[in-house]
Amino acid sequence: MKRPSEKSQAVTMKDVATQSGFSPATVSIVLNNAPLARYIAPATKRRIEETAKKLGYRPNAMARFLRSKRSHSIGVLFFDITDPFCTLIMRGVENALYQASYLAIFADAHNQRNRFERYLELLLERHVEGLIVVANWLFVDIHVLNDLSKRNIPSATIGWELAGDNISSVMVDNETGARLALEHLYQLGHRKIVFIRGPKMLIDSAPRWRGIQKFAHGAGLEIDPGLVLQLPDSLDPNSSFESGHRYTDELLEQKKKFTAVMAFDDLTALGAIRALTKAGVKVPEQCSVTGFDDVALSALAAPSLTTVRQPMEAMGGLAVNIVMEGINAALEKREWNVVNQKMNPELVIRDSTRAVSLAGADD
Amino acid sequence: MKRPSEKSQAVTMKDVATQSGFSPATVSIVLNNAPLARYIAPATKRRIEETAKKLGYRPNAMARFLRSKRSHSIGVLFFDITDPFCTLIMRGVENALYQASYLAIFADAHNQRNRFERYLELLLERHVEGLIVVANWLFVDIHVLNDLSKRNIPSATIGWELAGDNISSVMVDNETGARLALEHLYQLGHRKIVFIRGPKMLIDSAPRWRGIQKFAHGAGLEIDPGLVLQLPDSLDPNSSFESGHRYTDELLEQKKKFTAVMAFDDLTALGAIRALTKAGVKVPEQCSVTGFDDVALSALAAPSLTTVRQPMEAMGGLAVNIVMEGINAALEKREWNVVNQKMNPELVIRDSTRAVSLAGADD
DNA sequence: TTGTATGCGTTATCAA
DNA sequence: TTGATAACGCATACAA
Repeated sequence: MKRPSEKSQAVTMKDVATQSGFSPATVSIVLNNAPLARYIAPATKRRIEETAKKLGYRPNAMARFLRSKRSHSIGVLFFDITDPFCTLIMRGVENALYQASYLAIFADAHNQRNRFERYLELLLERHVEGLIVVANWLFVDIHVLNDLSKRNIPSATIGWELAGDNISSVMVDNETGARLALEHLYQLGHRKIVFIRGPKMLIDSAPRWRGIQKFAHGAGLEIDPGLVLQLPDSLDPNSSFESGHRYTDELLEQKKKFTAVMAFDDLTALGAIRALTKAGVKVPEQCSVTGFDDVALSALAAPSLTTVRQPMEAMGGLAVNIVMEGINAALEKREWNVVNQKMNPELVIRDSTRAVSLAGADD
Repeated sequence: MKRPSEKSQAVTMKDVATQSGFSPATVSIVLNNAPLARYIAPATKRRIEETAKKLGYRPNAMARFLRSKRSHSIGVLFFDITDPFCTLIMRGVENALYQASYLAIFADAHNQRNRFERYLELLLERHVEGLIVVANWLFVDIHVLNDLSKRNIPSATIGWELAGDNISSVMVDNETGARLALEHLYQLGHRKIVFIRGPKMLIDSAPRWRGIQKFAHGAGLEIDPGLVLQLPDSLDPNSSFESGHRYTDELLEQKKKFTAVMAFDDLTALGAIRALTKAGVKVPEQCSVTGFDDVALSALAAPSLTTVRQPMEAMGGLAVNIVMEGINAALEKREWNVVNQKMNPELVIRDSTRAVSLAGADD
């Protein structure tokens, strides 16, 4: 049972001042190691530092922020934290922020527009110095961005970009990634390949498809329209597993011939593998499957998944650096550039792909 | 190229006051709907609210906090965010916080003690009103907790508890969970069961083992010491996959006979399944496997995993409610109780378990 | 029904 | 080398 708590009043700078026999101003200068600290007598410094430690003084961030106009926080706004895509990004963001002694204010919009906007409001009230938005699709319209740029809050998005806007972005190079995966399958001898394209809603879908088409064209690979499917739009980031499973089932039922499935993302790929395995088609012996993203579970799946890794941690870190650059530039009244960075993906070859065997998958 | 930004000065309450022709005090009363707002003329209210909206007034949270001593934030401190255990907890925490219009300040200790302490310091400087610590093992010693309780910051841990302390905790009922899983295997006819116990370091390990022993004793099930293994201590939450894999490999090499593996957690189970599958032992036909946690990937694995679900989202929500209760109690100078809650786990039966067949696993 | 004055804990400017 | 003072934006006690 907790007593009503005579909450030991926090010790303030004034306490340190009176206790040490100096003025608050001096205490402030010493404790912050301000420029003027050069002129403070060493003995004074020592006395102040000692009493500060003895009293357990801890600066009040709110007062400091009110005075200095710097909150030392940035907002990190996720569209949907349950997207497996997010965890490593968070780690990357957090790590870069920690280096800079900034704290992250965390928000998760649950894919809801009004929730997104409410969070944005709350973050602005708190005067976050920067904003990072993690999403892979887009429901935010222009007026939100206006708000941001009017208030001059350096912002970066991870996972999508707004054409010709003044908000920085960090994305994977989807076109290259798709090419890498397809090239891999092609080199393994696969020619009859199923393509499960991404939902129209997602910004990643088009460039990945473009990468596929370009490679196919260049290599003389024929894309059979009967083997091209497209995931439906959905708000649930984990629904693609289901879709991958169902689509593959249907192909098998239709007795389509193919030796490989190139799925839009890892979950789709895992769904496809599940369907193949259930139907008795061995992966990778009878059918190869590739994913995209390299989410945590891809390495652990059975068989482990050959996929295209998005450097998520690095993407998170880069987004922070971009925002920090904006913050510092504003502070020093410099100009700064909006950057739209495409990061290189990496092909991760695991156990779900193999050279095509003479005996193809006959359903 | 971003221009050096004549950052449009934020509009303050004073601006609204002068623009609307009233005093800052009146504006404050109206905009906060303070008790005194009862006495303000409707016309005045309207005028003030209109100009506030017209000017795009947004209260300055820092000033407000400085004055009111309430930060409307709570710190959420993870030992290791890459633990798959965390994502849903975060969702649960966030959701409950959102209801209460609180914001989460996010921190990830990377399993490092000094990082944990630094974050704690930063959170205290920001006067978080409460603290939630998510971890499944313990490196924090007493002085940290002293700090918390001296400052009377309501805190709750998720995933571990400190015996006889004054910090609330929310955990799954591990003993019950283990019993559920074993009971399930037992009812399916399994008698030669491999047990992979958790690392000594983890607080979950002992109660789960206790649950196993109690059930075994009650049911007259014999536990073969040769089939009992223990995961090594490790800081990497994903390392148990490897260990589960290796241990199972070794058992198979030693030609041990068993029809089921009860793994400490899902990743261990997936590792075991992988090893079994590789060795040609079919899961669940020849060997059943159970996990614990029900992390996101368990449903997607092939075969999908029978496991014991921790109600993580609910645990996150409950932790918030406990902390909120503490905050409100302090505000109203009431007493409040430290609670140590054990939440009920739920057996989730999927495809990795099956009634024992007459033809057992013969390596 | 509304306005004035004060202080929250800091930091920065100026004076001593 | 140090101290007094003001101001950041807001909320409240008190005055009008």
